[in-house]
Amino acid sequence: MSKDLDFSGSDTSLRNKVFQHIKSQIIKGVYAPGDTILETKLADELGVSRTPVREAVWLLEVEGLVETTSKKGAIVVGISAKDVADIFAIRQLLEGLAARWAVSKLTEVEIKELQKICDLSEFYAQKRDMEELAKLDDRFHQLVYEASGSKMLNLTLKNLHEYVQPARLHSINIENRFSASVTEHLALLEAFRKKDAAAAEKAMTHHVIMAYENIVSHPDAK
Amino acid sequence: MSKDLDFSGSDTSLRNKVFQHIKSQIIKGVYAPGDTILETKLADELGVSRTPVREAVWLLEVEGLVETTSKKGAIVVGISAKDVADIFAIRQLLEGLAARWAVSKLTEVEIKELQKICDLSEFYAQKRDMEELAKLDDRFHQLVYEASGSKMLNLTLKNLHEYVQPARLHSINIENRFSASVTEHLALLEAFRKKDAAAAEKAMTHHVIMAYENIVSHPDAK
DNA sequence: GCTTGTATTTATGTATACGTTAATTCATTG
DNA sequence: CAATGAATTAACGTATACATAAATACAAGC
Repeated sequence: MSKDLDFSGSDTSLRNKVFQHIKSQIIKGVYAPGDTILETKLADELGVSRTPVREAVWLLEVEGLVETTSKKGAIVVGISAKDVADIFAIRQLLEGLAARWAVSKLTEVEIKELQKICDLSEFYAQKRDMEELAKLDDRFHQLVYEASGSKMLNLTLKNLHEYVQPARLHSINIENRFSASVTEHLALLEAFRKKDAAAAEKAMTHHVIMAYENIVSHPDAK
Repeated sequence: MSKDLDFSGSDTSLRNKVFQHIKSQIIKGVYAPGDTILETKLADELGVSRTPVREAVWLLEVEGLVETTSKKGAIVVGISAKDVADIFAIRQLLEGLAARWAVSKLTEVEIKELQKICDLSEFYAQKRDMEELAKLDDRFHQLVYEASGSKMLNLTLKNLHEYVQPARLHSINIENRFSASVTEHLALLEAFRKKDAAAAEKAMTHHVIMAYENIVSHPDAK
């Protein structure tokens, strides 16, 4: 069986594909902490040369997901439960800031877009389709990041957001988290419409807190 | 004249050296926004092959310091005044969090270390040696980041801190910012000693705000 | 004279080859 | 039998070679 990467999407480079691939494998837990990643072996498995693999692994090292020990391969560090907790504490502050800044920058078009996401979310919440819900949640937050008008804040949050995907995916699968999340998005949207910065910040902070509360109160509910 | 990189420090790889080199050149403004970086040309100038240069440039791209346009080289994006403002707003929140978390984790040894940094800072403040002062300030903040006990927070802050070095360096050169900065560090240290989390957060937030106020009130004082 | 198409140049993306260093293994000796 | 040392192996770091694709320049046709 070939494990070759998909080459169809030629818009993005191999090193990017390899990087995204490994990163998602680590975040999903396929590569567990302590596992070692060997450039040559991985290159063979993916059907590419060492070059793009090297570049991908180095970026993983810079991002703190692996630690390269000399001649023994890169060992996976991964994301601990504490890391997730810390990320939510950081996001609570920064997403609040993003929401506050976004208030004065959001255009009518973007607000319409957010509304559309909420509508779709309600639809998929009824169908219990978490896959689609997760994607919509991503787009919602991404839109707010970009609407903040801050390159640095956007970069920082985009990075942090990725790390908590699996935790969030499992969390959103629980009880009424489906609709609760949508409700919180709608509250935020309302604050955006009223151009109420304080309310927007509060709504976003609350949303992040609730998401985390849900995760810790349902540990390992997979 | 040879522009070759220093090869003496063999502890760090070439790609790392090249990366740090370009990054500092961008942050210092030697490479201005709009300038293009050509892998081949740069490799020649530095006296290395394209491989380490490639890997360095890609990391710059991921960090948002350059944008690679196809076949036209990587164009330097750089740090705008707004970026600096945004970074200080973010740091204000996150360094406050770091200080709060550090309170319960700081060991006696680390507090002694912080005290030593303050002592030295006072010495160099009198001598008006900003070079050394900047280094000490780095170490002070770095220690707090690490004492926060959070890998994610440390990573995030370390990254943000680098971008504002030149602005800060120029800022610290102004009027009584020398001693003011040291005084603020001492106030923070006092809060650490008393294990007062609220006071530590407040002192750190204040310190970051003051540093930024100083920058904006003395624009382009170079 | 302007536009369009083609050829050449140029720069990046990928692969491979080479050098170096650390880890492991095996043999030899005390 | 254990310990030490040399040789082999394995993995990374760097350099170079090759492939590809875009940009530019030049020429031909309208």
